[in-house]
Amino acid sequence: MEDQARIMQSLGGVTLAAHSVQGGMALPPPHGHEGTDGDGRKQDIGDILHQIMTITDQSLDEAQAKKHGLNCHRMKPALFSVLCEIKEKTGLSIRGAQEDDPPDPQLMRLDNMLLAEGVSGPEKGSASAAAAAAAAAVGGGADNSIEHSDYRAKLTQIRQIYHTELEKYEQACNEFTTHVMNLLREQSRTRPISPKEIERMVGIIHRKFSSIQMQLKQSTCEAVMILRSRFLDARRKRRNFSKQATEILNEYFYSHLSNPYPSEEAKEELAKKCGITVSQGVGSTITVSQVSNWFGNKRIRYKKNIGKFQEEANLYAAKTAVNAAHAVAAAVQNSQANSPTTPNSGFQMKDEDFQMDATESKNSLLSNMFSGSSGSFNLPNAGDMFMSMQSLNGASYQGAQVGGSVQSQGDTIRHAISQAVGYSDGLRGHLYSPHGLNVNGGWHDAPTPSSVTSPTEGAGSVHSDTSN
DNA sequence: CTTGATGATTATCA
DNA sequence: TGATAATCATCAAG
Repeated sequence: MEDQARIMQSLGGVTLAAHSVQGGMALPPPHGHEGTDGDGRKQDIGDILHQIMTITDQSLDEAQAKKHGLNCHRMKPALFSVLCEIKEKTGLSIRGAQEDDPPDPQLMRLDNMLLAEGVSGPEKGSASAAAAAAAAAVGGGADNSIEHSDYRAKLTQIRQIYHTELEKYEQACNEFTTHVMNLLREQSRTRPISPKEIERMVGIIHRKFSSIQMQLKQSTCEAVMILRSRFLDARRKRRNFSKQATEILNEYFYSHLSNPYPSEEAKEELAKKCGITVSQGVGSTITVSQVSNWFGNKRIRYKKNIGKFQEEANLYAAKTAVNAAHAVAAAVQNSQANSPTTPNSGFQMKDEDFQMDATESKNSLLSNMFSGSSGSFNLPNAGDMFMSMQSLNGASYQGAQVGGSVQSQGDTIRHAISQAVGYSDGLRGHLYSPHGLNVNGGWHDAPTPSSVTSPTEGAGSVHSDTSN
């Protein structure tokens, strides 16, 4: 036994220590002092480093000669097989002691988070980012804000860095593993190294590298969290819509008061409209979800306090009416002035119970509309209704009319028509639909008469037909 | 600083 | 899944 130990020691002195495969990455104590884990091992490494630093050509030659001598020793094969046996046994005992590392819960957490954030996993992040970028390039996609795409871009950046680093680590790990394996294979000619040992060594290397990877994952997670807090949570930071945007939304709301539930297309249309007007000023766009939020808030707040919104309602009702009237008037003029071949000639609003003659006067149209506006929803009490009527025919009507004409004064005929067309549905609903707020304060769920809100409502539903 | 307005979020429901 | 109701958080005026 002592002989074996001596031989082993001498072998170890020449090359990598034979124990090294058992003791982890750190090399073993060459002099038998058992450094348990921390300081002892460090000291060992220091010793070895010192030895390496003091290696000279002469000592190398000596070692080689020694090695050669041992290899040529006549007892070598027999001793080698004994060594192998011993190693096998110790290897088994060590294997029993070394537990298979369970999946690190923290690593799992990190992995899950990275997966959830779209940093790791399939190329979902970059793909959607590309999609967002494409949508932005197309010209203001429906549901992407600048901030969102910005966030996406940053996330993609993090993702890219993460993947490059990960790949780098992986590559380094593989290279190192191959290197160590080659080294061990090389050494297996001079000392007994079982495949299991190599496997274990590889495992150790992988663990080391995975701990480095964990650091990478951790810092990636941190980066994502910071990004989140800076971008997504900033969504909560409220910015008021511009005056024009609010105006547009209000116009739609009050002209569709009987059924203020814009369809998806209508929302998109509104978002676009608001975005266009806003982009001339502040430069932020309004998304469909923001339009949805706005309508959700508006509906609930209107319903809660109709009285408070009455003036606003009247104003916008009047404004829409004036706009529509202008449109109609313009169309009428158009039809009279232009040749009958003009597409817009003889503009008529179509509805089974609403046939408006093109020659009808603007005043009667207005009064019709106003009387209709208060009837478009069932007000909780008659007093409100009366007030509504009063204000419509009274002071606020004047103001509204002024507002309306100011708005439409600079408008071209085309704009007026588009306005009317855009809200023609609402006007019809506004004027003649008996549906609206019920006594309980809820809007009737269904726009019962198909004429009130056609399913394909929107700017496209233009009925400027001469024949009917 | 207070307060009302308002955009966004969340829980709940049909 | 979309609507509602409640609530949060911020803006903006006074």
